[in-house]
Amino acid sequence: MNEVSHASIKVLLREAGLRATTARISTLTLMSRSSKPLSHAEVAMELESLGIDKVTVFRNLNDLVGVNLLRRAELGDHIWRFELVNKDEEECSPHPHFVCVDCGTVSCIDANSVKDVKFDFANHVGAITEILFRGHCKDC
Amino acid sequence: MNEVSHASIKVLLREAGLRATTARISTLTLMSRSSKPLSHAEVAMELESLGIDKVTVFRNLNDLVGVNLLRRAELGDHIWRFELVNKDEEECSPHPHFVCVDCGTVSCIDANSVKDVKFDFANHVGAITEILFRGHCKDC
DNA sequence: GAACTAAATGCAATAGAATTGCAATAGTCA
DNA sequence: TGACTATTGCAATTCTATTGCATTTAGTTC
Repeated sequence: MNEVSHASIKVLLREAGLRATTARISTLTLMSRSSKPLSHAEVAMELESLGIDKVTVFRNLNDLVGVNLLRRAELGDHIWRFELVNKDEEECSPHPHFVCVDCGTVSCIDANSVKDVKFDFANHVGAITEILFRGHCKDC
Repeated sequence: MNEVSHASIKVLLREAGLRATTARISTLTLMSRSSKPLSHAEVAMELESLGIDKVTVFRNLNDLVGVNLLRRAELGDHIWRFELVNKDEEECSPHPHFVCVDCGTVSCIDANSVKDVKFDFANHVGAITEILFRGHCKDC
């Protein structure tokens, strides 16, 4: 939950060199309200009621990834998911995700929880860029 | 790398409860000759010259994953890649994997390394059945 | 505030991975 | 060998994601 004001979203976009269009503002607002990564389809469905085209959503999501306002993740089910990049997050350090193999629900995991593990492995296998947990969530 | 004889491949298939069809034998032979994970498309193209249909390859690859003769990995480019599961690996209990997003190599990680982490999360998000690390391996 | 220009959008069409239904075929077992 | 059933091939489909192009709009300038 990082709800960001309409005005500050405009500033974010302009600073990133992108025009502050209603489609982009709506997209970022939606993303900032979400506590979990959203798929192309989920965002598109949500913004459809505002008269925003699916393709525009696709393009905007990718554009926003391009300027580091969003992060794109592949969580093992062949669906791109997008989430807001926290500005206060140290240098866009991604956090682990948990995917329920039954219902597909995605949740974020605190990066600190796996800090030590990550560090340990870095010296063994290489540089770790993403951590993914899968299993059955509490509701399934 | 792990070239396996025609005869032993038949045995592997039968033991797994699958019929030893030419399509499956060809698939496993190809996989055992490959030093890196292969995509659906790559395997299909290779076996096309033998008159084996693309869809059959798709189905067989998935079937072989189902009986643990192959492993399916997603490197982050939305293309499933398959690689042979080493016989000596399948003995041990499920363990985390590390996937190099550059070369596609999948390596196994000692389950004990993440035991605590796994246990911690179990109470938060649910039951974890699979752990996947992605990154750049030492050779890339 | 009106006019201008490049960026952004909407719509239709397309690419490509992966899946499904069904009739025909081929392993396996007795 | 013969019968039973898993497997295959083909066509069609689903679904994610992308592209081309004419139209619209944000941001700038006067």
